[in-house]
Amino acid sequence: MSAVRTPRRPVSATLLRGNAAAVARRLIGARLVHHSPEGLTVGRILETEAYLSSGDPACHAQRGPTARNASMFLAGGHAYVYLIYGVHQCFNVVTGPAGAGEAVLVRALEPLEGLELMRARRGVTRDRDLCSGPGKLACAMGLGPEQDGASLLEGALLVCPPERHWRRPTIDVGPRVGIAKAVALPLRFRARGTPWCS
DNA sequence: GCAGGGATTTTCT
DNA sequence: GAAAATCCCTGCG
Repeated sequence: MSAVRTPRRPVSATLLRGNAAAVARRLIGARLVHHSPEGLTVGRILETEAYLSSGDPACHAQRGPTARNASMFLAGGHAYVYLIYGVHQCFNVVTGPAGAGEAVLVRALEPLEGLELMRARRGVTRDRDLCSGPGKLACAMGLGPEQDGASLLEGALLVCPPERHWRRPTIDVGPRVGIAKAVALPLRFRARGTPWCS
């Protein structure tokens, strides 16, 4: 095993800004880095879902800003973290532009660094269960209300490019999960052939 | 291994 | 009052 190097440089702002479906596809392979007070955790994004600002009744922004979804209307490159079912946190990458209300839900990560901290936060036995779902990865990465509205291009929480040697997998496209409206839209993106997805 | 239900906040009807 | 971008535990095969 070669030593793991913690990524330091975030992706360019343009990668996180634009049509949410395009950003959702581009995010596959990128690394999510969180320097929390408890320690460092890093995970590779392997599954995403796009939520569009128009023509998408499943999108939280569809009915305008509220106290909960306010950060979804920030410019691309910010985090939108919200509580679902009164229990779990869901982490999104806002894709902007400011005022649009468009974002990408991150659904699964491959744990790369800080696995001991992730296990402690999650309390599970199998590493496959650490980040294989939106609520799971938010817990493992220590993401909550404090990260809602935070920049992903500077600070403690960063989206960084894949390693140069990382080989891009085939990306499967399909319907989104857990929604009742606009179920058929092909806005879910998944890396093929990994054990880390939901 | 799989189906069923509970937890608990925000929002809308 | 009910559903929601979910997860986990229980009971049963």
